[in-house]
Amino acid sequence: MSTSFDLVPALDNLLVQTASTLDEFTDLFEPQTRSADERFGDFQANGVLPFAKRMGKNPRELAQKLIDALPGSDNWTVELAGPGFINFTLSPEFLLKWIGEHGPAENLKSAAQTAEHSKVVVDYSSPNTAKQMHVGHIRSTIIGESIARILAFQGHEIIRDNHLGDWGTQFGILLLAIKEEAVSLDNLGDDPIARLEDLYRQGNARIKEDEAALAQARQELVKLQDGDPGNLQLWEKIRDISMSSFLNIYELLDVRFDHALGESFYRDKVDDVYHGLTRHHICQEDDGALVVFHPEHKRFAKQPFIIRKSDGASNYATTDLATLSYRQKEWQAEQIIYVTDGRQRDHFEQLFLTAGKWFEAEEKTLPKLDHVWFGTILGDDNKAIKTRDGKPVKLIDLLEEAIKRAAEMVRQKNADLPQEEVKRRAEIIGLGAVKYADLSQDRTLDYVFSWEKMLAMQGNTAPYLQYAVARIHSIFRKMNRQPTDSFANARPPESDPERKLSRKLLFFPLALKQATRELKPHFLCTYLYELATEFSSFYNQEKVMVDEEEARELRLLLCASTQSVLLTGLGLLGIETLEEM
RNA sequence: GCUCCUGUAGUUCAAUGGAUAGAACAUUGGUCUCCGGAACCGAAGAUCUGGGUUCGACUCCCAGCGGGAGCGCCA
Repeated sequence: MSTSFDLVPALDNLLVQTASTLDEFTDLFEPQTRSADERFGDFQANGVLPFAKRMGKNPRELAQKLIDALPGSDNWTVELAGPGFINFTLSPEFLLKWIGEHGPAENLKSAAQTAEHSKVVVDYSSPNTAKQMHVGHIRSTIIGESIARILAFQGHEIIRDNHLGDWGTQFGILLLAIKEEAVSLDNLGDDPIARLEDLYRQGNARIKEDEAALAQARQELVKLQDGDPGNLQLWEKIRDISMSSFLNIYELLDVRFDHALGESFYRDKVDDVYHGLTRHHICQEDDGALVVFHPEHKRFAKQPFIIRKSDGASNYATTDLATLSYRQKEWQAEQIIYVTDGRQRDHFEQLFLTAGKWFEAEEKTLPKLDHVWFGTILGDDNKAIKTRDGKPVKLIDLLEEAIKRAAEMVRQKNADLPQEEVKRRAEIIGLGAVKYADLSQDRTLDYVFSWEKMLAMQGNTAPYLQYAVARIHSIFRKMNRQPTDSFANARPPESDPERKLSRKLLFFPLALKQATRELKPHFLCTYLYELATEFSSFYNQEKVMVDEEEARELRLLLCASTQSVLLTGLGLLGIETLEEM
């Protein structure tokens, strides 16, 4: 008989089944099984307490009845504790069995497959063309990529779409600046994207001080949107310059999109939005603009969703509606996940409400819509980092600095490593550190950008996790064994370190589930860090290379499984590992 | 003005209403002839304030104080 990958539903089931045979319980009983503090056991079920309360019964008595009725098992011991907790402690034999079955990487993946696979569009990164990405742009890219990987791992079909901001007001401003300065886009110097950004900044300053310039910027935008060949040509060049700068960063971050259908792609599709919403009386004219109100909503009854500006131009509400419609129609998307800054929450709430009404009126299936929002990266002044006026740290500079610092450490530890290899390792370590720094905290929190935080390599960081992986590789190398070997002669875990590491391995499915349910990768980070800590502690206390075969095989099995969970988990975060570092 | 988010050791973070709030950095004391010190073991240190709900509250509710965001033609 094989063991369940995720023991929580298994134990939940067992408890519900057993409760159904007892008169004292009804189907209102929910076991609420969860992982337990190691002082009390491996899993605990708390559900008897609220149930007993509801039924006006003594929780301890009720819990004891349930425990007495549980079928006997060699897999665990059960005991009543505290006011009515039911604690399960897994037997060493069971721990060994679970690890043997689920530990190898392929088994982790096959066990993690969900029953139903759906088609999910993940909309992330989405930088604006004509500006370079600064450190504030890292979150969408990294969080989005991790979420895409987490869902793909469980069998969902993922479409990664980079919804570039390539059709907004910024082009009016930029075109104005290009024309006023008579700049040639073929000759922008060594750092064309930086030059474009300077021009944009100049243009922005111009329109603030001069109304005529503002009017002209609007004109340039309208000309572009009307298909003026000159402006269109400039726009294409701007787009190319921007994309090559983005691709540079995506390559470093190991992020690849299936599509980069920016706002411009939808420019001929916005009329359908106007028609659809007008035909179904979802929108109305207001002060010359076309807007949507949601009378049933406390805020959006009065706060409009503007889908066409009074000058006739579309805006991001329009393209987002067109985009949503396209993804449903052309890709049969069943779910769409938008990864953006939390300041856009109102926008997405309005978008989802509007799309809901539109789709319902047209009798189309609305995909499940999720706005995965994250906190803002702040500057030292506690204000959001902005391109418009200041000069924030460029994302590429952050990444390069991370690689540089990691390279110094690699060189320090391996004096005669070839330059190529130093670079390879430094990229994996430095970029891993940056990614982990962002992913390891709850995405909804704002944080102040700091080099120290982003580039830390000690403590709760990616290099610490990578180090554990490298150490495990080293053990197998020294013993001339492979993590994929079979460890059939392993004995069950006995010692404290063996046991603690074993139980930690069993919690991987719980962390994965939580990260998936809340679309928050930091749950996975926390788990992986705890696992690595448990491993480091084990490593310090128990020697793996011992003569006694059964102990050695168990410890090798623990190493192999730890490594496969770490590799798998870090992979879901978009973080690579090394055999040596 | 309306709405939303947020307040946890010195600092940066964690904790599906559950048992003694968990880490990292910094401070500090140890471990080193070790299968890799990017490590391990220890010490000290925290839930903004006041009410309420609950068997049980960092978590939920109310009020206050502090920080931040959004709110008609930016995305």
